[in-house]
Amino acid sequence: MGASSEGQRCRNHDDGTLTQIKGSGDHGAKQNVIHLTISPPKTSCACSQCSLREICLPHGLSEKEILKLDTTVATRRRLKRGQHLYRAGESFEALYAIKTGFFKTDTLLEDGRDQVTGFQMAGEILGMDGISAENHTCNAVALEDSEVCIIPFAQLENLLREIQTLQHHFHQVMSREIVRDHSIMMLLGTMRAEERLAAFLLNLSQRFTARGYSPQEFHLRMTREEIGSYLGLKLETVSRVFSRFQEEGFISVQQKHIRILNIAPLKQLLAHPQQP
Amino acid sequence: MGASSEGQRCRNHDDGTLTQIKGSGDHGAKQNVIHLTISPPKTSCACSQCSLREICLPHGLSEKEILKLDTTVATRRRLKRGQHLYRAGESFEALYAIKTGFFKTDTLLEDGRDQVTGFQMAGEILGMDGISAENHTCNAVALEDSEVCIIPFAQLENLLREIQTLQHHFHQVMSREIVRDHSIMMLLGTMRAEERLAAFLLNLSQRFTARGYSPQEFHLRMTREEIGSYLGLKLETVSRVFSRFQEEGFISVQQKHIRILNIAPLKQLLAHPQQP
DNA sequence: CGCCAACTTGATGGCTGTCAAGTCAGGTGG
DNA sequence: CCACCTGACTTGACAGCCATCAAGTTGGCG
Repeated sequence: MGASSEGQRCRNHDDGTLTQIKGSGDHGAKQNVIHLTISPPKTSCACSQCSLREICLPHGLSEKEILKLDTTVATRRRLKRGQHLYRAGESFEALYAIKTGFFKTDTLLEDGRDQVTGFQMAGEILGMDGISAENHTCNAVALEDSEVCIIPFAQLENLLREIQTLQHHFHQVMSREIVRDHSIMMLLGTMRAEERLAAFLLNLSQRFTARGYSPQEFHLRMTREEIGSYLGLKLETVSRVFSRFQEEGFISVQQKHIRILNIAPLKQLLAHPQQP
Repeated sequence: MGASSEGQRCRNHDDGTLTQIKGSGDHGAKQNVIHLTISPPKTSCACSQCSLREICLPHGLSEKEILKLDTTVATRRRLKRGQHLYRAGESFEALYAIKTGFFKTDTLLEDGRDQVTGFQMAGEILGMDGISAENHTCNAVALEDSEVCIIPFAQLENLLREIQTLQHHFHQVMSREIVRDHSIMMLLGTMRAEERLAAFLLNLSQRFTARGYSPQEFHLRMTREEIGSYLGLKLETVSRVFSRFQEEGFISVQQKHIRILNIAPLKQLLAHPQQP
């Protein structure tokens, strides 16, 4: 909507607070940046060596092509939990591929309200919102200690003109982001609280599975408030629905540790519009 | 909320019915396709001659570059009100630039629920959701008699590798779609009904203005139900809020004819999170 | 002129937000 | 090592916004 210019003050505060909770906040962030400048951890930074190469940007490339990509994606950045990878308003220079860790992105409204627009994990690309206006329109925050590969965008565009496979795949990655957003709009526009949480859990489970983790058991990196923000619910509602799911025997919840005990009823929640 | 009790079939019906109302439905669509095959209306189909070239794909291109684009974007397609430009599941071949007219896109959930994901007008690009999976994930329907320029995607990618300016601009167009989706997620996740409608009206006004139409006065091409679907509301709520806005003197509503009488309070609705 | 879809408006109810209190877990400092 | 403190979470009571159900009006079209 037209309502997109991000605001001035209030929410920055909220966000800052959250940041301080999760890690050491901005202070930590700056320390780390300084540390990086002193000794950049360029440890084994090649796509060609990366275990994620089939679910990340290099998907489908030949050996020769991946080696070309290596020259563009040459540096990494480490982030501690709570650090910002980028902030709304900062100039856009690069995309980031998540090597390890877990992120959230959120956008701000003028009046201070904000919303989590996504949770990202290994192999996913961050920063595509920044291409349109040459600066970022949302914040990206590490929800656990993380490492990202820096993909300078101007160089990437050069490479896309050379490597057709990469070009097409990059377009697919951007398109997938659009499709993903549509499904969240669907969730926000038509689903009830239980359905939203079920969809959320199933989505996480599926993405963890794709990365070799257990489909039934995982650790939530985000707070109830962040889940609620993402799903258009209040944290109390998230908590209540988790409790209800537990009472029904669908899942077991211990703080941030989730175990899916019976996946069928969760899926059914999404298949049926309502109980009648 | 999730109380969208329209089950697996009702909604498909609604959609079909709507189609038939607005134009001549599928029947008409097929007739038109046939007609196109017999005498393709390739009337003046050059980006270089198009009045929309600055807000559409050719934005920022040199004369020479636009002429190259002309060879790729060589055909148009006319659609009557209610006709589908494409449907979810159809194989993806091309993007479409709207030359004239007005569209909606909507996605379906397995259980039959659907949601309008956007309204598109002249100069905007349709079909980018299809890139990721090689087939469309949503329906695009003309809400008035319309004309689109067909942009075969494989050819476009070839061109993007030749013309750096075009490449960058195309990435910006895709990114803008992502940013737009984020602001709708924001709307759906955090705004109340009045705020949603205000944002909706202001957004339409702004986009009409950018196309040389009146900022204060315009004709809604979509039904209350489609507006509601887009904004995550029921049609009755849309109607009630329109009435409330009219009582307050913000707008005048006569069916689909909207006149904005006092824009300030509409903007204020978006600036203030709440009444306290 | 009659039909039908689109729309408006009213009455009612339910889902989820709000407010409030209390519990739990992890980290810090004595 | 333990007590304490803080933030995250849970749970309850209540209320409000919007959905639902229902009836009636309007406007376009055959």
